[in-house]
Amino acid sequence: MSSSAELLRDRRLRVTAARIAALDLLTERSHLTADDVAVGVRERIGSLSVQASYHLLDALVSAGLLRRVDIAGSAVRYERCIDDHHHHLVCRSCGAVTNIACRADRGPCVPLGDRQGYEITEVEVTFWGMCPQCRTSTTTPTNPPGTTTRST
Amino acid sequence: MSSSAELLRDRRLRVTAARIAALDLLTERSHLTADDVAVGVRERIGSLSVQASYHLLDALVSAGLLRRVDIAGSAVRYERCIDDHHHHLVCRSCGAVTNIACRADRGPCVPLGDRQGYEITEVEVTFWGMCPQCRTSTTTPTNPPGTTTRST
DNA sequence: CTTTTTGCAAATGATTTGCATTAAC
DNA sequence: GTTAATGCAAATCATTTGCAAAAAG
Repeated sequence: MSSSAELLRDRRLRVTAARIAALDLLTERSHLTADDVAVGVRERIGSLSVQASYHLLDALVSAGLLRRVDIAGSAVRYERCIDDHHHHLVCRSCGAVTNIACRADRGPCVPLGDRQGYEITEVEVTFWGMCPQCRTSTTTPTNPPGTTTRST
Repeated sequence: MSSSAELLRDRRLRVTAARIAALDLLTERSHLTADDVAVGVRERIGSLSVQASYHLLDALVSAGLLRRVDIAGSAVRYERCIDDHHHHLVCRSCGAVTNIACRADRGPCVPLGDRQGYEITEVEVTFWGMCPQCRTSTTTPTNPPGTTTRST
């Protein structure tokens, strides 16, 4: 269990307060947008612009410390790279994102390697549904994907 | 095999030249962006604004004639709704999108239903790799995803 | 003739880029 | 001292929205 500073040093990245705060934040809460990270880091160390947040997150993704999570209809989210194999479950109504374990009990859940002449290296799986809260409540959705952003 | 006009009539949608042209276009070439569709329809019937293209595509998606294809790092793409079960294979280098058959030989490839309290209704699977051309060529990538757009 | 669709312009939101300033090494 | 990271402003791109004009039923 390395500290954020150690992780940065190991990857030969400069150890800055913003990076430490971002890594700490993403260890506590996952699937944050660049804007979420800017806000969270600001709470911890006083300041970070949204643009700096993008830049910082890019660096950490390149270094292999973070992974991008692309959910249709939402801004790009980021998560810590951990070695479990999981996919994402997204609520159609409120946009909540949670991890969902990959059912690798029947062999690898996805066939990598060669297909159709492509060299396949990664697979992204997104499950869509309704979260427990949204299933029971009739109240207005909190933050439905596609309303706050375009879809990508 | 219904004509595009018939499909529209069946769904109680107004039959316009733009919609027919868009459906025809997406029958020939799949995975087109709203901009691609605007350009293609213009070639066929003379004019269509990009905004009208978005609007038109939304209507056809709502009617169940088209499906959105969300690829990280690319604008939203559209494909005809056909009843085969396929996923998408995307080239990291040139951004090409092709269909890939779902291997449902071991039962449904994805477990829908109840999990973690969620009612899961859909799954999106995206395979990433290098297409045959990009694997062999050392030339500049044509249209790498993430360069022309944000991510999505 | 009524309603929906299209054209056009402007607004929005996510993301990127360029340059000056500041902090890490 | 060098080099890389941050702040700030402006630019870009995909997408949405509002309203008037044109076309479909």
